[in-house]
Amino acid sequence: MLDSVPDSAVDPEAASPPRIAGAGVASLHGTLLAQLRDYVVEGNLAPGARVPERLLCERFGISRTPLREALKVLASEGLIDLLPNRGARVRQLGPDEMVALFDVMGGLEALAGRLACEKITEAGFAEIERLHHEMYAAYLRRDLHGYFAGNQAIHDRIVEAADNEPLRTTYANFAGRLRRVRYAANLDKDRDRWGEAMREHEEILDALRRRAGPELSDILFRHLRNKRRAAAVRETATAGA
Amino acid sequence: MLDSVPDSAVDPEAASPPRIAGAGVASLHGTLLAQLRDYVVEGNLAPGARVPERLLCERFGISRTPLREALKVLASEGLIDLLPNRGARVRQLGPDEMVALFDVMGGLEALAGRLACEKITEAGFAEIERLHHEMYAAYLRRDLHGYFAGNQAIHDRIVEAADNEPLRTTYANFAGRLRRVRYAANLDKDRDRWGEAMREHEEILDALRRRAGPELSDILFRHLRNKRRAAAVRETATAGA
DNA sequence: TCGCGCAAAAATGAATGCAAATTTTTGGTC
DNA sequence: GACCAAAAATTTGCATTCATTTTTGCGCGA
Repeated sequence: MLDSVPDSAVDPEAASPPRIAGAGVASLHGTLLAQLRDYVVEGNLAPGARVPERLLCERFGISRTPLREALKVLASEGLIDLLPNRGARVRQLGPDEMVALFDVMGGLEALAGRLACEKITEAGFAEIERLHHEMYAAYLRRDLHGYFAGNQAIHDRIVEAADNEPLRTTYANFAGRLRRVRYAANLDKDRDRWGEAMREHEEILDALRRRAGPELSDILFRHLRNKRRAAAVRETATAGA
Repeated sequence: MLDSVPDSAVDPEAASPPRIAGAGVASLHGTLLAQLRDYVVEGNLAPGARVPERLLCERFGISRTPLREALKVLASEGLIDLLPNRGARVRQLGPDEMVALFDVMGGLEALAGRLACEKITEAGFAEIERLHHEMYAAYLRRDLHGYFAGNQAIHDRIVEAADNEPLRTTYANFAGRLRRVRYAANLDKDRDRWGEAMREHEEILDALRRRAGPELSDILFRHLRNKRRAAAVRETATAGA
């Protein structure tokens, strides 16, 4: 078989792999992949709609081979479905799938919180604290957009503070899958949930300040559970733009 | 018909009936992907070694196009690295990467335990209890192989009981990435760790019996942490077989 | 009018071909 | 004998081409 690989014994090239290929490779294929992923995540295609190979080829100025490679990757990421001999479809989330994805997000955030408590620096915490106060200000003035921006920034910083590359990648993947779920509108009407979320964030900041890993982990999971409960169970169905 | 296919290559009856896609792929591409993934995970290629396209094409009796598609997917799964213009390499885990992967595994198991407490049936629990006693018996008679088999079966059942498809997939992915890390030998020498692991499993079963989700979650994460500590920080470097 | 069947057209999946880049080999120089 | 440069050979990346499947369009008959 393949046992005739004598160079592996010497392995001169394995000694110098300074490349950090973990998340994104900077090659042409990586570029196209990122572009196409954004194109899907941003909602340029309707959920359940066919992914038109030909059109996308013209759109990105490439042939079908690299495009199909990217589609296979996107399918493995759960963004699209590949039906044998029937092409690719934008994955459409049913209620059950959405619940499952939210739970995994909760587990990942819980993990991130725990690790962050172990690794975060004082400066890193100060930055999160600052974002928290910004978000609180947005909450007070009923600035939904500002609140959500701050909220997402805080959660991203916690994942960053966890300093774990596979976690970062996996988290980004699930966040992308759930990006199309809209819940802002609901929060707008559900004033109670908004206040509750704000209180939960107070707890989050407090636990993080005390570096209470397991406690923060639990708070974050429940936080995501509540977020899910408040979320609309319906994806955005609009395609264009 | 195909004009010039190597006689020994193709095995048409290997084509399985068209399963519903849902989440997993069931086509020819899916078959090849699973085969290639197993081929890599099983350790047929040395870590850091080149993945020879040509040879694998002959090995699986296909052309380069589907093989390269599969390689792209494997790269997105973190099993191999893709270096621009320089081919694919089997990903080699450094100590830091191994630690990071173990932590994510811990987070996933913690999540699985929490969800399992919510969803597991009495029959499901009874099955895990049975496996636990089997494992304990193996522990008593110092049957390392039997112990590990039972251990893995229990953890798999917990993930199954969580009844969350994305979690299952992600868990399988990380388990595959860590498959090459060998720690059995260490456990054999570290009698203390073995007893400690057994005690932790008692706690796991107890928490699961009481459906104490957050508690089980915490136990499982710490269990994985301890497992990591006992693990060899070195991958198996052998290629063949 | 509606359904059925058949043929044309489009799309998918995979193989082959070709240019660019890399690795290896060869030859020359100090 | 070691080191460096240039050319050959291999490999990679992508485009193009081919066979098969699916979908569409249309005519026919009940």
